[in-house]
Amino acid sequence: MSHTLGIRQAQKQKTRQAFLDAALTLLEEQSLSSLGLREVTRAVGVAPTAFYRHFRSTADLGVALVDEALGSLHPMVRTTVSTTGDSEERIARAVELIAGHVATHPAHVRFIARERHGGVQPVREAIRAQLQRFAEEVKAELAKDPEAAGWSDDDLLMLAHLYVDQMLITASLFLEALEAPEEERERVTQLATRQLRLITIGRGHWLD
Amino acid sequence: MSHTLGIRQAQKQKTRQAFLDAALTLLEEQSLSSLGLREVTRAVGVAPTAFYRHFRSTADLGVALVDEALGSLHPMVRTTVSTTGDSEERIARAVELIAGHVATHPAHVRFIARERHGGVQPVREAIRAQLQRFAEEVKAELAKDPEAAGWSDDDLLMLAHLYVDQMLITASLFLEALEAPEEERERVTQLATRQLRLITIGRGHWLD
DNA sequence: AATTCCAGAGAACAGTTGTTAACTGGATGA
DNA sequence: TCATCCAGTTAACAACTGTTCTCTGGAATT
Repeated sequence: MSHTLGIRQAQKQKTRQAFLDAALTLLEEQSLSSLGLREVTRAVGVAPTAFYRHFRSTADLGVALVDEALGSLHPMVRTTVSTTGDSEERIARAVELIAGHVATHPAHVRFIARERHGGVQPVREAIRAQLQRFAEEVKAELAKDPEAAGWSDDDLLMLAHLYVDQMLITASLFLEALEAPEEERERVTQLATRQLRLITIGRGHWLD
Repeated sequence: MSHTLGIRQAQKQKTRQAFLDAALTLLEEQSLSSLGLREVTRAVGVAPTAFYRHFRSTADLGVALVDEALGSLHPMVRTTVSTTGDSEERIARAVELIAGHVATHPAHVRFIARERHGGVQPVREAIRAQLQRFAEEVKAELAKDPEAAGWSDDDLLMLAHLYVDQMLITASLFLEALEAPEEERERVTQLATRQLRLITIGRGHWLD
């Protein structure tokens, strides 16, 4: 049984989404700590005070953006490190998946890369928590692989973090190459592929 | 023949340094894109207009901070990846060196981590250029190692970037653990050590 | 000793900011 | 139908912003 939202609730959610969209656009050329409340309401086309009906502060809006940007990413992570195919295929698939996501959600990627170490503590904390969850999901996926036999939990989590960080670095490189000629994106693909390959090799000989 | 600066030049440099120091402190809890010119002059204790005698804008000040934070780091990088000792010793030495640098220059590390993907284009560019130089120096150091025999230039640079990024990630983790109990810093040391170990293993079997 | 130079001060500018309080009018539920 | 609710509006506030122009007093140069 699904519950249809009333006209009121629906309109409120619509406005809220307009805030998130406008903020994300404005944040392409600045950091969250310099994003003004009035700036956002102006972009949305509502009165400044309307902001308070949805968020306590711009920091609060930032946390909501983290959920939007990373929340929908969990299913993709599973696929990225899934155990289908040999390692070379898996690497190629992972890099392509990252490139695709950056191409379709550039503003989200930029926001996460920017605010991960940014000047707003609650937002940093929210990103940290989500990435921790990511690492644990990757770890769970890695544990399924027969290659993980004999690995300690700590070592698996160590490897998972390495993969997650590498994913972010690669995404950020693709982002910088977004407006550049195709040749530049190909260079990033090559680099990321070989770095992942090296990690995979190290993984294969870890227990020697 | 060294040239003693005149009273005038000396005083100017002193004020300029006061600007850099004050900005670095203010930037511990915000991003450069939200740093106000008046805010900095207030912290230094001079009139707002004095700012223009030293910098065109806060972005310009940011670029100067990049040079201060990363320029003095080049000698250390050499030592980090120097070819003395076996690989396990080298890894331990590198991690300790990073931990030490974070402990003595936390604000510098925070600034670089924050503004690398921050909202001010010229500053991002300056950091990117310096990190590129770092990677090339690391590559040159790696090339000296007998283990590098048979490696292509591209692969060496690929590995160098992997090391540089890993250095930054580790530094950032140490930074977050700075105020935490010693136990937390030990955890970071363990994690970074094992990640570097895995990369080293991959490096050893790269040509298989 | 006389002149030039220039880091920093002072005052003023038009715009901007976050936050408050009191309001309106259409959706909601009795 | 009528009272209640609440997303968004309007107006006003003191405080702050970057930038301009003009001035000053001590260092630097001649």
